[in-house]
Amino acid sequence: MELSQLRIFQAVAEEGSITRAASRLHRVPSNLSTRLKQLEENLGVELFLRERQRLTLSPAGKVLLGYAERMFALQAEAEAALRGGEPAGDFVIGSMFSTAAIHLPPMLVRYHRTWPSVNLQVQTAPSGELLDGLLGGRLDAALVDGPVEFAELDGLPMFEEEMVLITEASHGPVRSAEDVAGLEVYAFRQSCSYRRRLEGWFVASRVPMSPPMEIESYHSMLACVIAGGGIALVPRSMLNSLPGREEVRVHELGAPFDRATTWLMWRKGMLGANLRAWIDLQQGRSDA
Amino acid sequence: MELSQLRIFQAVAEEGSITRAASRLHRVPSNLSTRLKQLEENLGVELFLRERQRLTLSPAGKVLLGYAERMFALQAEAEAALRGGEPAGDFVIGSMFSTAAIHLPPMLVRYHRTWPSVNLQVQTAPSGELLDGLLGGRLDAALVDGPVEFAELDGLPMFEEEMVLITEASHGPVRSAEDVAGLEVYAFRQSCSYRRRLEGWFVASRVPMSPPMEIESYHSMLACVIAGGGIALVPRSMLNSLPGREEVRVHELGAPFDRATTWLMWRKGMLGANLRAWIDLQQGRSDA
DNA sequence: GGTGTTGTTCATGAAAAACGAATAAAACAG
DNA sequence: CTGTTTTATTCGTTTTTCATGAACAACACC
Repeated sequence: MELSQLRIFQAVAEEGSITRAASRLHRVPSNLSTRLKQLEENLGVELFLRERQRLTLSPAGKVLLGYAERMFALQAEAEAALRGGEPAGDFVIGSMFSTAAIHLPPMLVRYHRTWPSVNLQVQTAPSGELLDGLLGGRLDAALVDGPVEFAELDGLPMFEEEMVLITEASHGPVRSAEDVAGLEVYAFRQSCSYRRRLEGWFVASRVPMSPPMEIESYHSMLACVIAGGGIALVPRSMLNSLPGREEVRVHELGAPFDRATTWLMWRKGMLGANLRAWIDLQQGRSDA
Repeated sequence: MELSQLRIFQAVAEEGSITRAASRLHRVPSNLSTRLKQLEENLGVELFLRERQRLTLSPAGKVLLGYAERMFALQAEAEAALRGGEPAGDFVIGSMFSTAAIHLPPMLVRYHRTWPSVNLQVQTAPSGELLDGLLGGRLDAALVDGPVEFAELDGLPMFEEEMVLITEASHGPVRSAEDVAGLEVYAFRQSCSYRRRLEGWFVASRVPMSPPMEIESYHSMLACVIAGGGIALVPRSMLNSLPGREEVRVHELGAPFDRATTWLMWRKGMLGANLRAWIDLQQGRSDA
């Protein structure tokens, strides 16, 4: 079954005559006659009753006519969705843990309210795995610590984060890595970019960093600092949302380690309607 | 856009590779490559990202993939409906007034309960107009007074009716048309077959029938007989359902005028799934 | 640096679609 | 009743589209 066959069938059914349908489709009647028989042969059903040189729809033909209209409607909808670029379908966005907790929730509700037909999904992972997800096609977009230099990716800066070091409350002021040398370090797993920032901070002071204990959530990270006297690097906005934040001492870092920019990244050429709608929403434009 | 193009697109999208899709479809890769480009050109959209000899679905491609699946599902449903013959769509049945009032209602609820997806419609009219409706394609089936000899139609007997003559209560017994000669006659309009039966009864007795007063409902027909002292021919089952039936006298007619068979008729070749389901239901078979 | 992949281009053969003329059968007009 | 017109269809031909295999360039993997 082909759509062109159905179009011919529909024209004949609606016009009630092969000749009229032929002129409507700018074809020759013999063509329609042949292709109609071919369709009937194909389906194994008689679509028309042929009596006295006149065609009338058979019951099976009436059924098919209904389906033909539905298929054309679907086709038109598909073409409109492709050309017009209305957000639709699945939209899988990846995010770092901190961004997912702080900045993402309000965006999610706005997006879902504006484009309810989009099936929005969020996956949280460290920055490195998010980039893999983008390249592997598992993610449509990702919020990662940036900037990211990657030929296959495009991106836009989204949020500014102030990064702070936390120690136990009794600890003295921290001006450089020397002041925390030897202390236990709590961080996310290897592929987390904040962890690499922390390593960079140690390197800048030429102080060796002890191998970090790998923690899976900011909540337990804070608990570890309080209980165990180690250090951790966290976004200030994240810290402000955690219960128990008064029990640690916050130390501001010097440039360039005190600032982190969260970027929205996507695969080059993958900026589709769903993602564009996200960006527009983020930048205050109401809709397309 | 053609379904064959979409099938190729779907295979490539699912396999993630032109070569694998080609072997799945038993085609040659160059073929798929060309037809894919043709589809993209057709739609004016890039369906795949071509980077380093590898294909990945673009956002537009993901949208189209969803539509392609829906179209194939619709196609499969249509073919199943045509071959398997599941009742669906519109089903327009015509009926005489009396049958519509007495026998049709229980059938309608049974049919609608068994095949809720069928859009069932009933049109009431005199037998003659019903036959026109069948031939003109406005009706899928009709319940008419039979038997009907018509080359274009097929039919089955459905209900047996006893036809009785009613007069005012004070009237004496009626053995032949002579006993009611000269009385006012109430009947439906010309194309009603019961009216022709009555005419036949008069002719058999060689009694001229006065031109009938045309009435549009059995209810008012009964009222006229009560009030005006005329006669009318009605099915006994119809009469039994009418309020005020005690106020008329019922006279049984001799053969062959006392029996009428209501036939279910349809256009030859038009016995589709909807109608077959109706017949099966009528004959006690639960379903297909 | 070979050695297989991959997707694409191109020329060619095969299949399908569209055409035009001819035919038969019914509808219509005189 | 008899031409005339209109109808769907069949058949042979042309045109378009589809499918193929060989040649190629870009990449991945030893």
